[in-house]
Amino acid sequence: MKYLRTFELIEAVVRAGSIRKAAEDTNLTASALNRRIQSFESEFGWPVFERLPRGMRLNPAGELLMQHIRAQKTDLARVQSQVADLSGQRRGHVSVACSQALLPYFLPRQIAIYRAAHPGVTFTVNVRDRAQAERDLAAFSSDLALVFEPVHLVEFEVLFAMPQQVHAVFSRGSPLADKTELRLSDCLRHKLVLPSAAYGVRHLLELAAMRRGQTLTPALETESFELIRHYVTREQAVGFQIPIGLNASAQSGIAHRPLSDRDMPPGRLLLGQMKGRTLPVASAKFAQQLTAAMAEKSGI
Amino acid sequence: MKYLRTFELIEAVVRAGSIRKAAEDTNLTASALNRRIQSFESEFGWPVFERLPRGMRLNPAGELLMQHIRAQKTDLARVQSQVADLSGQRRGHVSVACSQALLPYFLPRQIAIYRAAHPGVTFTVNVRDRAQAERDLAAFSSDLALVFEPVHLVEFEVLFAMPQQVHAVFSRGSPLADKTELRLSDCLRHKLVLPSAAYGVRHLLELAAMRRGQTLTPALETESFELIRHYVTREQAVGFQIPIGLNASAQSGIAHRPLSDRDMPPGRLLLGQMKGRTLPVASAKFAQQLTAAMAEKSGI
DNA sequence: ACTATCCGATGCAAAAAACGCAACGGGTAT
DNA sequence: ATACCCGTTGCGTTTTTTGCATCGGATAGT
Repeated sequence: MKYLRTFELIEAVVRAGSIRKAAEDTNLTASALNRRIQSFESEFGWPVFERLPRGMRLNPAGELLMQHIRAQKTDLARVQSQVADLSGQRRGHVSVACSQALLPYFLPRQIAIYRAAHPGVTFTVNVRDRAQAERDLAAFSSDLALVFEPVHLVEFEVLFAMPQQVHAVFSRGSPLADKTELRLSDCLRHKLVLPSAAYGVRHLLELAAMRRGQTLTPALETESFELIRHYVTREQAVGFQIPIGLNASAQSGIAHRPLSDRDMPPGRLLLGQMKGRTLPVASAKFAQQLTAAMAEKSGI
Repeated sequence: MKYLRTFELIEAVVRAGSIRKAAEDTNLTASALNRRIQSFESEFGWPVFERLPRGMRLNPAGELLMQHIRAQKTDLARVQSQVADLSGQRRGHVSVACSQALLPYFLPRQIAIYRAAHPGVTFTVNVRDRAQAERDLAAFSSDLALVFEPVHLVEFEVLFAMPQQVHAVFSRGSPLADKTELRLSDCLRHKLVLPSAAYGVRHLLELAAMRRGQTLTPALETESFELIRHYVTREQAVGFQIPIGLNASAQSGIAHRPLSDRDMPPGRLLLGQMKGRTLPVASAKFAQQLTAAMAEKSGI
């Protein structure tokens, strides 16, 4: 879009940190770019950048402006998507920020279903911890977020909430497999394989342990849910995950069972968007599909 | 703003209904304007106007685009207002759509108070019936609406609700002045001076009359609240208004008293904005002031 | 303390974009 | 049939934007 070229140039300067570098990225000369920035600032009424000896940085007014620019860009995309929709075409792009738990089974299946119906729609999936996922929404870099136990919940509009009890994951030979009800205290007697602090499962475990006056000392702490699943087959240890990322029979050698809800209430897997935003058609439709799928899973 | 000149031109064409007329309004030639529209449409990806033998009209895609244009323009104004605010200046403009009842006392007083504190802020007050006030919000032509008993309430975000019992208005000599409790049936024995159907007071009266199996046959029906107030001093008649537009001792010759709430529950005077919109600083602050003033009035 | 380097800003000429003028073809109302 | 109003297009002119060369200032490294 030519008419918002100025905005793109401002974004480029923000990214590059200086006019000269941004000029290379945008195939312009520094002088031309400089004058566009200056003339915009004079129209806008206030300077938008701080001039530092090493380059340019947004001032507070500029931060406000950048919000506007991002909002305006995504809103235009939404309009184009709606127009494409009413023209009978179903095109568009969906960007999702999600927790790792959705990667193995849930999201690939849902995306495949959606794309089977609408091959013109493309997807971006960004793996984020729960805090970062919310920031992505606010920065318009993702349309939807699927996160377990989000942190802030400001600017986050919940589209669907799905209860998920934390499951213990262990090798098939583990003694934990025999209990009728799985208590947290049983698990804590084993070696622990825990996700790092940024994740909701860890957060819930810490809370539950604190209530019992205990502390968690993991033998292995990792950001990779995949590593957790595989590690418990190598050492007699217990990991923790939510069931949406687990599959009864898929991975040979591991088993999983829910923790007793006497020890820990179920967490919530939330589908959400940025508060007040109107999503592009494709994203809105995909959110509907996810909601239906989550509702069905919860019902069973 | 130069960079959104294209948007202004599109708006001008929409307003004028043809390129040639819009060209005059914008001090351009038809050819130049035509080419800007065409090049925009080609960038945008779809035609935005229908070409009719008598001019141009928005097609459905154009309607969607216009929403975007309006939203984007007001959002930019909001950003500028916020920037002005953080620069220590308090500039800006507030536009209010309101019912007639607010005109004699409430709004002039509130605007004067606000402007005494912030002389740089200017105001637009548009008198609208309750349906039109809500449409104004949705079209971004007003920031705030002050309406009695709004109609739709979709896209309308309530900022404050103030109960207002309908008052009967009559000349000081009227027999109604002597009753201890003013019943609707007492009023209906007199000649009626009623606001027209678009107004909330009339709506409430119709509802109350219907509950009693009666119909309202006004001697005088008008859109002017001012006329109602003055007419009751000329003929032995009774009018109806909400107290915020009345003042105990201001207008000589008229008196007013609330209807019994056995006949009619109080209506609600609502301060609202468009749902999900972030208001410019000046408008947001003024809304805060109005909220405080309404809360104080309700408290007494 | 000094120099090399990187920065944004500006004067001036060239290139690109926007514009105005005139004219064309098509539809409508009289 | 005619007059009128519409959007559209070719072409020469005007305005705006860009590239090049250069200046002055602040910093980092020596």
